[in-house]
Amino acid sequence: MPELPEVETTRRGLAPHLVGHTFTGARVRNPRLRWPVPPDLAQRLADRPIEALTRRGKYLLIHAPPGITLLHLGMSGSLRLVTHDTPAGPHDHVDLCLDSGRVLRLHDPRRFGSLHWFEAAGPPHPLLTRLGPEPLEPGFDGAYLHQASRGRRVSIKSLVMNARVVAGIGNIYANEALFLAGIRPRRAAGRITQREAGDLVAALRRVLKEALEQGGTTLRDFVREDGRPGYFTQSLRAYGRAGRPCPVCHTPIRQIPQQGRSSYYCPRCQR
DNA sequence: CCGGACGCCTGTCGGC
DNA sequence: TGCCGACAGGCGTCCG
Repeated sequence: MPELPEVETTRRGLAPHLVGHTFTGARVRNPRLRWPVPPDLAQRLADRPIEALTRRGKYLLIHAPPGITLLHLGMSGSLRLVTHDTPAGPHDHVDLCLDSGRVLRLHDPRRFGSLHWFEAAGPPHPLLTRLGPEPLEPGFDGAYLHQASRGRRVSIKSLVMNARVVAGIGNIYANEALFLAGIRPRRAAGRITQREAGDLVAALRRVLKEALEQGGTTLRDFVREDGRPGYFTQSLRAYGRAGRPCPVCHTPIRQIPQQGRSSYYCPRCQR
C-alpha cells in the first residue's frame, strides 16, 4: 500500500478540493472490499459539509458531521478526483460525489482496502484505537522505540512494521530506514541498543520526509489525486534493488524472504 | 500477551 | 506461445 507518505500525499492533494465543499451522495459499484461498504453510504453523506480531512497512520478520515468516513487503501488502492461525467473503469469501486461537480473515486484492483462510516460523537472506530504513535510526531523517539523493543523476540523490521508500535510504516520504508540506520532487517528487536533505536527513529523520520517531498513511491498502482505517480521510486536506496550496488559502498544489495515478504539490505553497511 | 501462519483479491512477470 | 507458480505497497483473525 500506500504507506504513510503516499496517504499523506493523497490527503494534501485532496484537502483543497474537499474541505469547504459538501457531499451530494455516493455511488457504490462494488461494495465487496476488505469489509463491506455501508449500504446506506449515499444517504449518510448527502448534504453533509466537509469540515476536515485528516490522517492517522495509513488511514484517511473525512470529517463531515455527524459522521466520519474512514478510508484505507490496502495494497493497491488509490483515490482520484475526477469530473462527475468521467467514465468509470474496472476496479473503480466507489464514488463520493461533491457539490463542485467533482467525484472522489476509489480505485482498488486487489480490494484489500476498505471504506467505513461512523458517528463522530460515538466511540472511535475500532481500527483506530490500538494504533501506536505517529512517526513524525514528538511522541515517537529513540527512548520510546527502545522501550517498546525490550523483551521482543521478533525482528526489528517486524517491530517497526507493527502498527501498534508505530503507525504508518510498511515494507518499503521499513527497508529504507533500516538501510539508513545501518541495521540488518533480521536483527532481534530485543537486542537493539539505545543508540540504534535512536538512529532508527531518525532514519524513519528522514526517509518519510524525503518521500513526502517527492509525492511518495509508485511501484505500480499508486497515483495521487490528480493521477501523477510518486517520484520517490527513483530515490530508493535498498528496496527493490537486489543485486544492484549499494549507494554507499557498492556492495550488491541482498534480497531475503522475511515473514512472507522481501527484505533488502547491504551486507556491508548494515550489521 | 506474543509470534507465526493464513486468508483475502487481482495482475504481472519469469521460467519452462 | 501458453501455462503455472511466485510475488506485489496490508492487516485482521486464529491458533499454539
